[in-house]
Amino acid sequence: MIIATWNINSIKARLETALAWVREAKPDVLCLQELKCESEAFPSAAFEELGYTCTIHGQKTYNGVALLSKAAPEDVRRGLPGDEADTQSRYIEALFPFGKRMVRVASIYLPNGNPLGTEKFTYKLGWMDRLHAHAKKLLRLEEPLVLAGDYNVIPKPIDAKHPEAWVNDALFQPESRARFRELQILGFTEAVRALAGDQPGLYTFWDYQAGAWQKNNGIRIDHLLLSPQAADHLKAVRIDKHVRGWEKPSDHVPVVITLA
DNA sequence: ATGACATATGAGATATGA
Repeated sequence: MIIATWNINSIKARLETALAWVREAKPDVLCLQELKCESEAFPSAAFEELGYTCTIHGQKTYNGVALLSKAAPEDVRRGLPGDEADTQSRYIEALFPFGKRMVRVASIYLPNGNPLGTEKFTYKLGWMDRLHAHAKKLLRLEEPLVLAGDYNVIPKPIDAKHPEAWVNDALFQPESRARFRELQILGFTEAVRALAGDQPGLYTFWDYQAGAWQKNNGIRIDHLLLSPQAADHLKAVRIDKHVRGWEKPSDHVPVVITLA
């Protein structure tokens, strides 16, 4: 079973790019982030032609997450629990068939948090605390679970070409990184580092500006966290870096795992 | 270097991103 995550940076502006990659990679479940469109405006028909069901938690202009799947979803949850006043569409989860059992998959668009010293950073940390609480509850189900998405966290210096350039950025703050570690300490396995070890130069985002892609000036901020019951089945992981070189690319590329 | 790029909104300039 192939599960992927991809911050698409506007599904409407990137529809042909998204379709091309889905045709190429044929994921069973694709977690999308930054749709930048309302649920009703999501171009579902184009994906349905490829055999996918689109389960969407959209929002006008900003945010928006989706689960595209070959199988029908069950037990769909839209929105991260813990703050009824939070109107930002950054979380969707559902259950999908995985052999004779099921796997729960979440598509996560964690807040950026910049600039520091503002409510945006406070919101990021609060959102991470809510994610921690929800993840802890989900773990108690003792089922295969994959929390996939744009975490907007650079876990370690090895995850940036120029880590010193990020020391004043919300993505690389000790508070952000500690919360990402605390998630894993709950019992999650981070797919890329689990299989690639300390291999340097693994990035999932390259800024549009200043020739970042051409200089391979990237960061690794898109992650898949696996419950023990999912990690037991983790066979492969890859970062589809070549997609960043396509026409009209997102600034993020897909990260893909195989469970078997 | 509050800039470069890119997108959405809406029709010019601003907000957001990372």
